[in-house]
Amino acid sequence: MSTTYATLSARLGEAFDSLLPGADPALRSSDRADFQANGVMALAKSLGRPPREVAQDVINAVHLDGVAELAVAGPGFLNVTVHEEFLNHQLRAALADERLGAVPTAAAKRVVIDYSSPNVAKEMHVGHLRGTIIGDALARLYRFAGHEVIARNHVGDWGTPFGMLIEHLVDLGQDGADATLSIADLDGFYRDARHAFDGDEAMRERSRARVVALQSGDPETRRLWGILFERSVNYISDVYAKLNVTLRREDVVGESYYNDSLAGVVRDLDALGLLVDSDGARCVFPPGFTNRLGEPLPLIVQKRDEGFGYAATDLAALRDRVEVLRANELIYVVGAPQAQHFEMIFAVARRAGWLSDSVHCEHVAFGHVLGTDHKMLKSRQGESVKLAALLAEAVERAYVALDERATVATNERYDLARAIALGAIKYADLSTERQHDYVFDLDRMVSFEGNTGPYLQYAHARVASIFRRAPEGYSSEVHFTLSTPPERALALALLAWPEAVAGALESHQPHRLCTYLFDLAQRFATFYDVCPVLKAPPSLRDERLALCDLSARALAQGLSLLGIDAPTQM
RNA sequence: GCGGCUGUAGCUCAGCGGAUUAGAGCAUCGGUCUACGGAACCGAGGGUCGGGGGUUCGAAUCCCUCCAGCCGCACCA
Repeated sequence: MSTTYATLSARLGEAFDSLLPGADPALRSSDRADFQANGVMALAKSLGRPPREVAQDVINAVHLDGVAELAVAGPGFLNVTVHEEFLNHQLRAALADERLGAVPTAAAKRVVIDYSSPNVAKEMHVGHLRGTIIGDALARLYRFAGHEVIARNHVGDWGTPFGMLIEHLVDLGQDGADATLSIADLDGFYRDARHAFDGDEAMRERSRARVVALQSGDPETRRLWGILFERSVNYISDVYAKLNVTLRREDVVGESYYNDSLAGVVRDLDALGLLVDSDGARCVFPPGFTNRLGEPLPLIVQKRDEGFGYAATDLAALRDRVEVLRANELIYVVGAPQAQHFEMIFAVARRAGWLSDSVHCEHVAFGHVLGTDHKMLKSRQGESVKLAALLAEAVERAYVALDERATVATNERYDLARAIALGAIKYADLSTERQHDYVFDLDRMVSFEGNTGPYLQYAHARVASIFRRAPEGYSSEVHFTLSTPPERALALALLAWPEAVAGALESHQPHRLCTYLFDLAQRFATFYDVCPVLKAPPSLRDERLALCDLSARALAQGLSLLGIDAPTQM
């Protein structure tokens, strides 16, 4: 089936095309009609003719019999009113389709999505939440569209801090370290290590030596490193489970994984003549990048001390994803401050021929997490909000709310509270434009009012309660008459579902789906208020039940694409 | 200094080059309250879209400039 928007746009497109090849109808939703086509104004300008006259030509040329009615409005806009019979046809098709009319892609790609990427031996905090949740929503959207997703959790498990961490592990002794790490107090471990490192020259010396041992593959050092790695992966796996994030253990492919290919990166760049020695460091100078003095800005691949920088790791990872994983698309869900770094990485990879034009490569950036004071939420010191504490707080509040309502059996309240709390947290993060800085306000997100995850979940639960009272369901021969404005408004929103999902994916903006779902939920709430369902006469009851069913499915599917559960009671 | 991002209602945010009322949510005020779940619905007040130019028939949206804030700019990842 073709979506309502696609049908209208295609038919209008033909008419526009007949007047001027390639002219865009610019079909949009409208508050004056069901849709409006704004393209006439531009077309009239190209043709050098009065807009209203051109609009009339479009009306004469268009084939919309049985689909919609056009009317010229204002200076030359086309208002589109869809016929009830066509809406009925489209709604019935959506009803019969698992995916509510969202057609899977005809050109499936293999997409590597790099996201979450916490540091080993450090606790996850709100800063990690953002990338993790956005990345996971994108992964779900890609999969839903029919693409093959390879998730890559590029954890920070290598580099100089590990000298310090391993020495601290040695100091504690394995039993002591086990005790510390097993209670998931990774921050405490890191903090103590840092403290020892800062206060003790001998410790610093040992740490430096340990880094060398680690990089040269000393077995005992690697074993100790492995302990830290294992504990950390267990910890983050636990967090992902609590967050209902789709990242799996095997998606953890950290910096250390690329260790053996770093020398190859340098060698190949050198062979291509791209490598320049600068102050002893081996660099590539991609054109167009300058530093604060206006001099060419280097991408440092190998440091003066022979060590490899993270540029080398990122280049190795990129090659692995293109050459070994055979990805057609690379997505990096990483904070906005890294924008220049990724531009340089991509530029160098293209110059080296590792990235062909056929591989789409994109840094999906997200803004900072700010406190309610609008200052950066830093990861150091006690300033950061630990994920675990945050989750617990949100769950507690949801639990209290459920207790007060007492609509759900006591033994189910905890699980439900978790689903609601998670919905609140995830939705708060996903519903704002990802590139903007994000003000993290727990009070706001767990208030469960207005444009929140729980509001959407609540809308879904209300539909579910209707079906509990109408177990017999409705006739498959339902006919949509859409006799009241709220029904028609709801129907139009339901039919826009495929575009909402596609738009969120194409722009890599999950918040677009949030906006759509909130609008849908509001329309449903109005419909629900004004249009009795169970008490309606039989044929109307069938129609309204079908609208309820479509609403529930759109909400549940939409929320699931955001990684949020849609309970049937709350 | 160069580059990037941001500046929309008291607060948090949407806004796809368009139409006499720039939209939500929260907060405030006022209604709905014999209810298929009130975590709801309906309504009101509140905005020179940071300032100034420009392009355009038309600019919150595109371009320039200024102001303010944040981020990045060589060996930490």
